[in-house]
Amino acid sequence: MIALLDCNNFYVSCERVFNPSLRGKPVIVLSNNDGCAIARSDEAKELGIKMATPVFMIVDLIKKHNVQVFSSNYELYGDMSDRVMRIIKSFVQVVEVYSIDEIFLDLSNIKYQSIEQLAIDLRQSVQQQTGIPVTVGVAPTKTLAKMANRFAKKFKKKIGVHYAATKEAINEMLTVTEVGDIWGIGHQYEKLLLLHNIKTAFDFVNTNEEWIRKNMSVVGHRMVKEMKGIPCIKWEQTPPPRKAICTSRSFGNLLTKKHQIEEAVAAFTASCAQKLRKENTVANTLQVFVQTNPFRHEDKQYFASQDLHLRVPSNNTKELLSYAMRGLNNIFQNGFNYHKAGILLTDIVPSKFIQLSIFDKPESSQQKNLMKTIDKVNRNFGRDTVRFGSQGFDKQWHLRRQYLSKAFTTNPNEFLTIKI
DNA sequence: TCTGGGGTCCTAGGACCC
DNA sequence: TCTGGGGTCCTAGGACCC
Repeated sequence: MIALLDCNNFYVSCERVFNPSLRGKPVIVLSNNDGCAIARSDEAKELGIKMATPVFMIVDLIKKHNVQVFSSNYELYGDMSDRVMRIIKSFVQVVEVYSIDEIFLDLSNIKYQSIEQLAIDLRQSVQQQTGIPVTVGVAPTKTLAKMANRFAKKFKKKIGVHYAATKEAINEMLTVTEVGDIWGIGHQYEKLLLLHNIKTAFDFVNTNEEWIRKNMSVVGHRMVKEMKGIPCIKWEQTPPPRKAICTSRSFGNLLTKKHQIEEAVAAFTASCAQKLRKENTVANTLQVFVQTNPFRHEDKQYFASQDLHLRVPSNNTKELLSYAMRGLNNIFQNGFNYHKAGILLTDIVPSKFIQLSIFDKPESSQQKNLMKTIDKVNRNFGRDTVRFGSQGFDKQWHLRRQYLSKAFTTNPNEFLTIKI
């Protein structure tokens, strides 16, 4: 049996832990740049606020119902996530952390009074020790566990646990699950399936597998098998090494000048390089891209990117910066309102595999130590304490984060003070 | 005024090779 | 007039996830 445990309305729940007056009120948390609502409390969902709705489209609703609004506070959410995961791991050893707010548990060798009791105890412990409400779904495969979780949220709100092991229980679940709510079915596939009168997960499972293979590739076929109780999705206890690392942002304001974009791209490069060093990997290819805002129909549009192959794979910020700046110089054109830029690193390999040609000098130990030191200072004293000149200081590209709560758990200056 | 960011996997089609 | 076949590798684009 596999369990999927996930935190309810995670970002909103984190805000509520440190601000109990938010309980019972509609609350939303916004994406970067305060652009869209990406987490909603139940009350906000009831008002009809959909996932990823742009804020400017719901300003009236927010005012009218006094919806509480927060910018994303990833420092806080990341730390709260660690706490939740630690508690789960103290109960179950074979786990796969799937996202910031979800974790799969392998219950096949678990010794406990009963699986249902375990689920109930997990839920209670997390609630008690972190204040975060969670839901648990248990079933024979990952896809079914996801479905059981959704089922619990919809029909078993009170206990927050659903256990679907028997054929009858699984069939009941399949029958009430809409096809668009299946894990792996997005907008396009939902449209296709509805067009063919396939409305529920039950319909889907009973569709001709040939047809599914042809119209939805092996991905669709795998989903069906999973729903028939045959596990097809790998268990990944330790996350596989990443194949790509990307840092990109929309700017807080539209930018027109090259030096402004250079600063942003330099900062993105530094961030990518740091991620590489953290994982002890190096990149062979760097892509830099810039684009205008596709929603501004009145603006001339421009999208451009360039791939640069590094002579020697690297994770050195200075080295990567020289490529990034060269690429940007090649694609930048005057006369556009730039809205977003980014750096994408690919062909990533472990740093110990660096292959030098006979003319290349290995990175000096001096450079290595410099990077190590920069990472350490920035870890201890906050991001960007030490940076390269090209990252600049005025940050014209800065994000909007108008409604940011505090780093309640990670910054000593922002700990909550309580009067007793 | 205002529409996120960071990933994965799969497939089709072109380039290239023998 | 007649113009192969089979394989690999790479890339772009599309689908999905949280």
